Amino acid sequence: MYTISDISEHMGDYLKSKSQVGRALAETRAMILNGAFASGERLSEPLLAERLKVSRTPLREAIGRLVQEGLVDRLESGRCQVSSYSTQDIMDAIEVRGTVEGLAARVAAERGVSNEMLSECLETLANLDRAVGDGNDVKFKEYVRLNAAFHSWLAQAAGSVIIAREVDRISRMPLASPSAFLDGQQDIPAFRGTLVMAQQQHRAIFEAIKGRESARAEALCREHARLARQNLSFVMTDRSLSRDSIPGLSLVNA
Amino acid sequence: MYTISDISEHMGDYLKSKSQVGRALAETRAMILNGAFASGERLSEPLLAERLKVSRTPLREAIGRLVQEGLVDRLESGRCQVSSYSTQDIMDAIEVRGTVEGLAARVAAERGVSNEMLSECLETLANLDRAVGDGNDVKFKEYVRLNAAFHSWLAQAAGSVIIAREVDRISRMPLASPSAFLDGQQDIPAFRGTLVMAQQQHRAIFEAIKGRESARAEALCREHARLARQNLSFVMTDRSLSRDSIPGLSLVNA
DNA sequence: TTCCAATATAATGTACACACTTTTGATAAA
DNA sequence: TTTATCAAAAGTGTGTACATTATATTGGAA
Repeated sequence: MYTISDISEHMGDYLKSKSQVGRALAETRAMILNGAFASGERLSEPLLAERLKVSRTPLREAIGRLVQEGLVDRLESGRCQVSSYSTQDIMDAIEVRGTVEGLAARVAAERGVSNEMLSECLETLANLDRAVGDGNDVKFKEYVRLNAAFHSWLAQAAGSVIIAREVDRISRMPLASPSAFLDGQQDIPAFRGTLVMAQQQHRAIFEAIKGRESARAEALCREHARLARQNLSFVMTDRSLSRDSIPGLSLVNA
Repeated sequence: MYTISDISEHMGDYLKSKSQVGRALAETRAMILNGAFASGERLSEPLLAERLKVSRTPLREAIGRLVQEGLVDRLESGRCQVSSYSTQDIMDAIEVRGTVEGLAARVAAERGVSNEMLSECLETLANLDRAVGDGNDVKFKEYVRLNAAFHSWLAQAAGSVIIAREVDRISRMPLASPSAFLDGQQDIPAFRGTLVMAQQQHRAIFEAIKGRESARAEALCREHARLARQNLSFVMTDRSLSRDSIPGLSLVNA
């Protein structure tokens, strides 16, 4: 299952904040991603507030954030409901992420990256190698952490706060995150193979950026995101997978 | 100067809403874009609330939106201040827009666009031709409206709500909008020439999408966005231009 | 004068009350 | 049975009070 600490990556500011908004945001988000609500289910502020032991005021702000994150929709009437996405929507979101990460990589290659940042990434890559191994004995939890680190590095490699912000934003969309299909933290055999290939792509992306091959860096990022689409496709067709084994999957309908 | 009605495009939901949030949002946004505050100036909720004749509750929500729009920054302390961007930041934002519009165009070309949508765009293009003329007698206000319409069409051409949403979002960033440098509604001679070229690009983008030339459509969109960078560059170096002749320009500092 | 500390001021975070709107459910009529 | 109507219930929008936290100011000491 999905715990609050697991989504630290997504928390942004409010991570260790013990503010009411922070708590309401984190807990509501976790509930939605866990499938605690049916997709399309309407949220009642008073009920949720009572359940979270928070007053409506901070809860409303938290919900506002979830709306902009795409986990909640606001209806004309003002009421809110848990979002519902089609498989195609998620495919598109992944495509957007690939495109914006591609932009980050291209600009990073064009403008150049400092030596400190390069060696920082090299270290992550080495650790990723170790976590993947030969693909038969993957240190899953470690891989998830390092994969997130690589993509975070990528977002910042361009040296542009604007670009980094956009990469972050699209990565927050349910199931569009680089580690969306790993967050379940269970070892789905079908995914193991993709991890090896993904790691090869990580290295290729790094080399392209380092070598100032901007077009290649961009193309590789786009292709890298396609792996996630493959995983999504698998998850959507495999009947043996439970609906909330993967965070956010409950929001996807047909 | 910038009036509330001028930013209808950016209003989204709250356009004709007479809700307090809607008013607070529209008026505060207009004030910021008009340069009513110095960039970096801190906002005081009580003061603003009194000035807008709104209580703090709806104002806080409005400010929250402006934060996510990028017009306001939230400090660690919780206080807010008017955002400040470098010229490079705006350049990057325009680059992001070009990239995401490029994605929209590429996908539109790949997936195909309905005949109704195609002819709808053709009509806009014909009207744009008329508004531009030979470049010496531009119907400025008309051009601004139609240019916005074309870019709105582009965002939706891919037939993906996700892609459309992302195009919209990045277009809301100050000065990254397709008509950012036209919104001043004054006829800056240096811009007149770019309008002719821009319109040629509009047609080329349309033809590429219609002809299913996805790579060309994408490349053209990126190049099209470069015109905006050119305009920004001009605006930033031209001393004769007043600081608030263009909405949002007051947020840019060296 | 300059720096630090303590106090005063002001701003934000939160709770809560109440008005108004939407939704729901029941009842009566077709 | 279905539809229309109306009343009750529940929900959202907003104003306001108060606690907590940040900021500014003042006074004193080095």
